[in-house]
Amino acid sequence: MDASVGKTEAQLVAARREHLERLRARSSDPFAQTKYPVDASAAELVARYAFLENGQDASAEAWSLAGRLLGKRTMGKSIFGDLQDSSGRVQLYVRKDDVGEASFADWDDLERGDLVGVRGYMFRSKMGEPTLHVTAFSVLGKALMPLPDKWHGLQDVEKRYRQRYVDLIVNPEVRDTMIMRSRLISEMRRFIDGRGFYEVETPTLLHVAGGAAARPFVTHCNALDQTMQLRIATELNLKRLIVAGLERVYEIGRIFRNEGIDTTHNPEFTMLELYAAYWDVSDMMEFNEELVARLVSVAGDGGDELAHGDATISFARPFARIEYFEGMARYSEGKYTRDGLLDATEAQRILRELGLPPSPSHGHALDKIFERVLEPHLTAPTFVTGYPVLISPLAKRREADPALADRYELFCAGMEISNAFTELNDPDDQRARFEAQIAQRAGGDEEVPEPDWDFVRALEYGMPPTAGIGIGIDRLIMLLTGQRSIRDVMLFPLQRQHG
RNA sequence: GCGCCUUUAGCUCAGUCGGUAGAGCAGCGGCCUUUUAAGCCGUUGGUCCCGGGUUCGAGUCCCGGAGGGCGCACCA
Repeated sequence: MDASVGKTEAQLVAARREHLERLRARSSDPFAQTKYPVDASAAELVARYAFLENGQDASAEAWSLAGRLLGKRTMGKSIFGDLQDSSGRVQLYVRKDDVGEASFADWDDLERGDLVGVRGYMFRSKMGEPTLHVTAFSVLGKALMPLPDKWHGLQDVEKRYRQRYVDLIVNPEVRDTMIMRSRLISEMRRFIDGRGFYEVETPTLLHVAGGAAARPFVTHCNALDQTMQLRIATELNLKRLIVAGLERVYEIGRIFRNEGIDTTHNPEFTMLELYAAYWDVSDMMEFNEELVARLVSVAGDGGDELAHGDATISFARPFARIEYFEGMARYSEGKYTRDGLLDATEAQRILRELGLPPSPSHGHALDKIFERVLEPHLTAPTFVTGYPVLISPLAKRREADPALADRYELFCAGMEISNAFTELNDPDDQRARFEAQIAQRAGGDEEVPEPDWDFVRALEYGMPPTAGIGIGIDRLIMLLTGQRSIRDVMLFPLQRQHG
C-alpha cells in the first residue's frame, strides 16, 4: 500500500474503522462472515420484474443477493441504497419498520464501498426505479478505503491502471469492456473447438525464442543454471505438434516482447495461434473471415457493423482482398512496383524518398514502406495476399511464383489483425532461410531471431501440408470494443514501478 | 530516445497580474419513511509531485528530477 497516506485520507480511514468497531460491538462483524446464500443477481431481478408498474410490488417472492453498496441515501427512517454485483446494479430500499430498530442502526455504520448481502422482494418506486425492498441483510465486508467520487468515478488514468480494482468498482464502462473481452475470447474458443481443434499449452520459457522478429526478455533458470528467454511466439512449438500428428491445434496465450510501450503495444500481450494440417492459406482465410464475422456479431449486438471513431466499419462478407504488390503500386500511383521493391538497393532508395531512415535489412525496408504506403488505407477489413518470401521466413512459396509466399494479413482500421500462411514444410528450404537470417543478424538487424535448429530437425521427420494463423487478441478486442488504447482492453497493463 | 501536455483535499476540478488555499462530492454532527448526482442546516480536512533558484513574498516565474498521457522514433 501507498506509504504516504494524506491526512484527509487518514481521517476518512479512521472514520471507517470506527464504523467497523461499532458493527463489531453489535456483533455484526463484517469480517467474521464466511458465505451468503445468493439466489439472484441485480440484472436478473431488474429484468424479471420489468413488468411492475410504478408503486407495484411483488412481495410474495423473496430473493437474496450480495454485492457492494455504491450509494446510500438516508431519508430519516428509511434508506435507499445502490447495490452492485457482477451483473450490474439494483436499488435497495430499507425501512426501520421492516428490519427493526437494532438492525436499522447497522446502516449508520454502512457506507459506500461496503459489502452486503440482502434479502427482500422487488417493487417499482414512485419514480419508476426497480428496487429491492430489503427485509433482512448481513454485512459481509467493510471497505476501509474511501471510494472515488460517486458521479465522476475515477478519472486519473495513472491510478486507474495502477489500482484497476478501484477503476472496475466505480467505472461501469471499464467493467463492460473487460466482460466483453472475456465473452469474445470465450466465443473464440467455442468457434475453434467446434471445428475439431485441440487447445494446447506450450512453454513460455525457452532456450531460443523464435517464430517472430522481436527482442526477447531474458531470464535465468536457477535449477539448470542456464539463461532462458520468454517466448515471442508460439509458432514453432505448435508446428512441432503438427509434425507430431495432432493435426489441429491452437493456443491462446501470453507472448512477451521486450520492446516499446504505446497505445497498441504492451510488452506482454495475448496471441491466438492456430494450425490445421491439410489446410492451405485459402482455407484459413475462410476460417478467419467467419471467425471475425462471428465476433463482430457478438460485439455488435447481432449486426455486421462496428462503430470506429465517427465512422462505421462494415464486416459484411466477403472482406476485400488485394495482392501485396498490387496494393503497393495502387497507393503509390504506380511508382513502387514489384521489381523495384524486390531490389534491395531500390527499396532503400524508396525509404529515402519517403523520408524514412535507412533499414538494417531489405525485409525491414519493405515493412516500413508497407506501413507508410498501404496500411493507412486499410480501414475496411481487407486481406492483403501474396507477401514476398523474403519477409515470410516460415511460409511456403507459391508454386506458380516462388518469390511470393502463400500468405495473407488481415487489416482493419489501419491495424494488423491477423497473419496467416501455408506453412513451409520443406526442411531444406527452412534451413536455407534460417541461414539467410543469420546473415541479416550479422548485418545488424537485431530483431531477427536466432535460428531454432531443432525445428528444422522436426521438419525432417515430415510435416504435413499445413496452414497457420496468428491473431493479436488485444488489438482485435480494441477493434471490437472501440477502445483506442491497448491498456483499455487489458486488466493490468504494465506501468513503471514507483521509485 | 525526442517533442508537447499534465500532476492542487479521499475523488472531480477551480485558483486572474507573484500577495500567503477554494468549490462540489465524500466524511463528521443534525432534520427527513418512495429517493436516485436526493434535499436542507452546520462542520473537519492541504507535503499545491520532488529538489534547487529568483523574489520582501512562489501553487503561480526559472532550472533540474520523477510519475502519467499523447505524438514521433522504435515495434511483423
